[in-house]
Amino acid sequence: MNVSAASALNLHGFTAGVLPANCPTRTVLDHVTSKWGVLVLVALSQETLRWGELRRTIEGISEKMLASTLRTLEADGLVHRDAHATIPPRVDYSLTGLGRELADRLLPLMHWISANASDIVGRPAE
Amino acid sequence: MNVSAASALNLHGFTAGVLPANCPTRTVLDHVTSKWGVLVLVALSQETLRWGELRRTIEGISEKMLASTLRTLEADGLVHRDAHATIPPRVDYSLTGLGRELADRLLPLMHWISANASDIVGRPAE
DNA sequence: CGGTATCCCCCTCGATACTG
DNA sequence: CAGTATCGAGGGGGATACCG
Repeated sequence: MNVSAASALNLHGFTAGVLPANCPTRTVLDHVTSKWGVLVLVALSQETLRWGELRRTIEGISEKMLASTLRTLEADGLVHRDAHATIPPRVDYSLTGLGRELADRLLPLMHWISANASDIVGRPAE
Repeated sequence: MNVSAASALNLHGFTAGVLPANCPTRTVLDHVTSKWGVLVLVALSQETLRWGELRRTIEGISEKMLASTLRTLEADGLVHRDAHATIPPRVDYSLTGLGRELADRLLPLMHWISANASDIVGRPAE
């Protein structure tokens, strides 16, 4: 292992060379990499969106999973919920400061995946 | 939406403001954000590891899930498998060029998560 | 050591229906 | 419009046993 590789794994709370199981990092990683977590964060990285806009932006998400994903991310302090007591009701979702920091790390990942996805999935079957 | 925000969503294959369902990007995202995908890629980002080392590094992973995750990532061309016909057998796993590019986007994310995880999970319960 | 095969539980997720 | 409630199927994933 060279020096830069060693420092790359010098993650806060990670023992050298081990990815521990009982660690808040695992929990957050599970929330973010839950089936819809990344997509919600990426969608909100562009702009504040209403519930219905979010649902249309993220094709294929069910109401139940959108609600549940938003609740988890809100409880984690990554997403801010702003409910207006109007008729019809209006609820805006946006990223918190923490959420924006996270999204800034997620966007390069998404860009790379979307640029390379066809090379990856399009490979000859086994 | 400002200009930088608009360009940020200018993802290859993504229609403006929409995250499409039937898209290779979703498939790759699912593979990477499968329960163990990120952890395997991060572990291998440090160095080539043998099966047993990988199993010990990623605490809590079962043999079945390690095998299954490695097979998926190998089929995606992200991980390289190098089997030596020795006794006892020895199998080395490493990242391919593609896998390294991906890991380079994953490491900043993991660093941020591990640095902020306790702030996130440690919030007061609802 | 480095796997594969099998069983089976649980939990995620989708569908549907309903409400403020 | 913006949700919540309930139900049920499916498969992700763990435990165990076995093989080259």
